Amino acid sequence: MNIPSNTIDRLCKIFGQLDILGKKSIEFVSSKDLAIAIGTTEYTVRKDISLIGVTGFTRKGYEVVSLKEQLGEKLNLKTQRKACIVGLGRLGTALLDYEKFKQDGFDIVAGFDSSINKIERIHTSIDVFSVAELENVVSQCNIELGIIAVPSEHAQDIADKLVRAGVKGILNFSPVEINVNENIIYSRIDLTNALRSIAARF
Amino acid sequence: MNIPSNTIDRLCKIFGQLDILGKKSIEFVSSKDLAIAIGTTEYTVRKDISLIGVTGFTRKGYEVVSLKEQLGEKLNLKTQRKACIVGLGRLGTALLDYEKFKQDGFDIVAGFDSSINKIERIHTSIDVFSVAELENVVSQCNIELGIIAVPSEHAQDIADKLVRAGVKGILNFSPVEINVNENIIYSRIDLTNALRSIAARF
DNA sequence: AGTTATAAGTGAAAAAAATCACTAAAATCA
DNA sequence: TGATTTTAGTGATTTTTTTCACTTATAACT
Ligand SMILES: NC(=O)c1ccc[n+]([C@@H]2O[C@H](COP(=O)([O-])OP(=O)(O)OC[C@H]3O[C@@H](n4cnc5c(N)ncnc54)[C@H](O)[C@@H]3O)[C@@H](O)[C@H]2O)c1
Ligand SMILES: NC(=O)c1ccc[n+]([C@@H]2O[C@H](COP(=O)([O-])OP(=O)(O)OC[C@H]3O[C@@H](n4cnc5c(N)ncnc54)[C@H](O)[C@@H]3O)[C@@H](O)[C@H]2O)c1
Repeated sequence: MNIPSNTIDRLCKIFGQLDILGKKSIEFVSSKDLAIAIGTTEYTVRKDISLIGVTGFTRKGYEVVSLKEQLGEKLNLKTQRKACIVGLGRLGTALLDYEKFKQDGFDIVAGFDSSINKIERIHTSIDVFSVAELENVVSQCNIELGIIAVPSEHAQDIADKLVRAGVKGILNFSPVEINVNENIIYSRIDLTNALRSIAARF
Repeated sequence: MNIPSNTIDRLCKIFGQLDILGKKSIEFVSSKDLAIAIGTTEYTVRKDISLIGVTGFTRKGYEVVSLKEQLGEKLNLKTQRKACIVGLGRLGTALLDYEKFKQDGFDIVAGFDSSINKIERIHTSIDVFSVAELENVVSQCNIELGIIAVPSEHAQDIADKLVRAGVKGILNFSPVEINVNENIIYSRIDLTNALRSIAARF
């Protein structure tokens, strides 16, 4: 049985919340509390969790550790995944240095930029390369995820390079949609649009 | 008649695309091309546009300028809106200096941080203040939108301050959900979760 | 031990969203 | 001019998603 798309997204959020609860040594959590934490309803949480076949305990809720474990299994979130960032400008460098990604299972192992100048000046513990080396480095290191933070006019070109190098997924921060082969998992975060979506509801 | 939530989000994307097309002096655009640009189907685009009562032209598509104009009207996107950023760390400063926000109608007029040190060292054309001044500045300047880029443990506190100061909307980049009065338009972008949502589909 | 309250599980219903199938209009082409 | 093609408009249908209503289990309390 295949899991609906919205459910996958919510389960990912639940996974994140379980991680937080686990660190606080909280043993059980109710569908209600999960609902509040991820911004949905208790019904939806229960439906979502039932969909992956996990059951909770009456009057106690779901066991945090075990639910997280099983979600990790079903959602492919158990193994650390290698990622890279292309475009080391303001946004790219902010992302590059964000340690939490690693704690959460995403290991940023490389950064790329077209400006040699920038590459030389950046100081970070992560290896940075010229974009000319992208295909080599990405395929050599088995990087699975590419994060695009280049100006929009170069986004498509970078996406093509990433795909040729063998990434499985792409997250695009540039404000244009790009085309990728349909076996690549692709998603875009458009911050201007996020602001517009808020303003449109004023 | 009230517009469905998904439709609002898509119309915002369409608005952004129309802006791009307008700058290229493209006069007409088909539902098909809009669909490709925003990642949906032509049926959905037509339904969405029909919902706001705009009509296109057979065999030509929609008139770019006029559709954008009418969307701007319906979606409240015609007036420049003032925004501020709280938390001038890596992410906050990246956002602070992103000129495109202004071009797109979001005028970042202030930045706030709790570290006096940071405030003094930052060099940007935008006014930066101590977070102690937040409520004063935000209400004085009639800032409508607050962008939260502080560590998660302070997110709720900052949200409360923003609400007290009178913002209408909040965009939260911290990885925890916060509670705001339901008349505040609230949305959260969780980058870790965005990566998880991709990995879960591998 | 019995009662009560809490919380999951779940089929059914409702609501929302997307898609389809068809119509109509108009530009283009032969 | 007439045929063809393209594209919007739209009611109907289908699919998806969410919510509801009710059942069941069990922890906690008296
Ligand atoms: N800064 C923000 O807050 C922000 C917000 C929303 C969206 N974005 C988007 O994110 C992207 C990056 O934004 P930014 O503000 O960091 O821009 P920036 O100009 O600061 O950085 C862009 C970087 O990309 C590099 N680059 C250019 N072409 C390249 C190529 N072909 N290959 C590799 N690197 C290349 C540049 O050298 C530069 O370092 C843009 O698409 C922007 O629209 C940024
Ligand atoms: N950097 C990233 O790429 C990234 C990615 C995803 C999410 N985030 C989230 O965005 C937020 C900011 O991340 P960052 O990497 O920029 O962190 P950062 O530590 O670089 O910056 C945080 C800033 O907030 C300021 N601050 C702390 N408490 C404050 C308060 N009460 N009021 C005002 N300012 C305060 C600090 O002085 C600092 O300048 C965090 O919640 C983080 O989890 C960041």
